[in-house]
Amino acid sequence: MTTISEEDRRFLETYDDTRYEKHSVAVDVVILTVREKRLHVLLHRRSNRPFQGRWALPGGFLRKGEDMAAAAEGALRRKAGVDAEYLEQLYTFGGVDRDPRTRVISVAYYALLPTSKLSLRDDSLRFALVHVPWEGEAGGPAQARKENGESLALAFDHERILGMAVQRIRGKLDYSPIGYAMLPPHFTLRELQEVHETILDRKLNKASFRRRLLASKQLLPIGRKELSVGHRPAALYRWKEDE
Amino acid sequence: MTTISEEDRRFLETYDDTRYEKHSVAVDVVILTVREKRLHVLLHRRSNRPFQGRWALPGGFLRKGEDMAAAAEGALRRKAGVDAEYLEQLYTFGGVDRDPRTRVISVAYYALLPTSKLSLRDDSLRFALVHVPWEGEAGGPAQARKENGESLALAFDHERILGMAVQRIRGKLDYSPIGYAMLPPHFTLRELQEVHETILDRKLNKASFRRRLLASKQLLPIGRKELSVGHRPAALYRWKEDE
DNA sequence: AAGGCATATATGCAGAATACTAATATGCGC
DNA sequence: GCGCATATTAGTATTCTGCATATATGCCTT
Repeated sequence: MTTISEEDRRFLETYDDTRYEKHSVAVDVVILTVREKRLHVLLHRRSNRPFQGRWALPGGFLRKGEDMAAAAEGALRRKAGVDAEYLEQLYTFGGVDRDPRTRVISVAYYALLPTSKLSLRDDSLRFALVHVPWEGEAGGPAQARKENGESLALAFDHERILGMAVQRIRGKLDYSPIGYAMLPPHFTLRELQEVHETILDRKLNKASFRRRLLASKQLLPIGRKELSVGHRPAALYRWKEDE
Repeated sequence: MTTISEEDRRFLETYDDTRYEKHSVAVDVVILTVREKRLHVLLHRRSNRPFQGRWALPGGFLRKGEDMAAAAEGALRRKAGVDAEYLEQLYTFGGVDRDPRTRVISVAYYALLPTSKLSLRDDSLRFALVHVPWEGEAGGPAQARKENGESLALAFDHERILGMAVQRIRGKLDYSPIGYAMLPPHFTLRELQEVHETILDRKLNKASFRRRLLASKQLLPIGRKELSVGHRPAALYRWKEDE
């Protein structure tokens, strides 16, 4: 990317990087999906201290020379057995006391996936309902819950990370139909609207939604329709890469 | 923040954090201001290798136990002699080769400030014009330029960081009058509009801007007007904290 | 094959929000 | 008081959004 001078090269040959203070860096991933019209996050039960037995976001320490996005993809593949399609950096959490062991800086990513592609690799994994009250942009407190509504206390500051992820995608929905990432490659407008309604936690107007999305030019009709649905089949669309 | 169990405490007493791979972490700050209706960024000339003599964003390595936002504030105070009022985390750049010395993970922040508060602490500092073409959301390539238009090649991947900062604040202008952060505590709507136009690099409609901003309830009229301006004085407003 | 059903899709319209174009008000300098 | 420059307000055109309604279409039952 950047070119370096001859003098720089000589300098680098004698450079000793051990004299600087270094930090543990982790990468955590908020894996979100919509199941049965409800937003879910993939959690794993910690087998190690601290917070042993508590539920946490998948992730791990960053290795030397390991790319951060690659680390996030790795966690995604290990835990959910799936390749990342929609994966973006969320925020970096660096509070000095967020990990009781030692100072750990966590670069958080979020991934959006269709439930159909996710598979729980072992029984230390589960989906949890996500509940994030609206509030201001800053992001209210997020809660992870069991299907019966019981609250799950997460490890570390993972509730905060989860809350920020939900706020972020809610904001993105205003100008981007990112719900497509939580659907199969081909989907109907109704399905997309349902995903958006689930994330925003409110009803949207159908005609407006159609008009807005079709006008955005970001969806491409593939010319086929859904099959055997017991009612009039809707046209199928796919996401149009970039623009 | 989080409570830990008795067992965790015993575990932590014997915890050895040296067996994990650790990373150099830096904090860089994009300090933006509007001078004479043009967007400027504060740069400093590197006195050390690599990229000696090139211009770079202010910043530094994160020390053990040092809060990231505090590190950004420190750079701001050292270089610009000013306290942070509007300072937010931008993105974390972790490319393995972004620093030729060793792998450095840089957590970038951006600060918005009125020119009046900024003072160049020494002659290794300068303002540079910022030019960022529109393009997609991802953020086009940014250019820093001298007043005469000559392009300044920045160190490391700082052009990319700068570009992302500008894209970010452009996006924020849609729903937040953050231009206020680049103005004195009391300002007129025309001044605010000029700042927004500078950042967006396009003209805005005056009546619409007024309506929108006044309707947002985020500005508070302080009941006074500007003085001795040679024309009809405009009402002064101030930013209304949170909401 | 006909008709019922459930939903997709299209259309019309009212109200809100937003742009564009003036017109008018106000303070200052002379 | 007059002219200038800009603030502020008004008015209109245009677009966006929500709501209601009408129609189209495929599947199912009989």
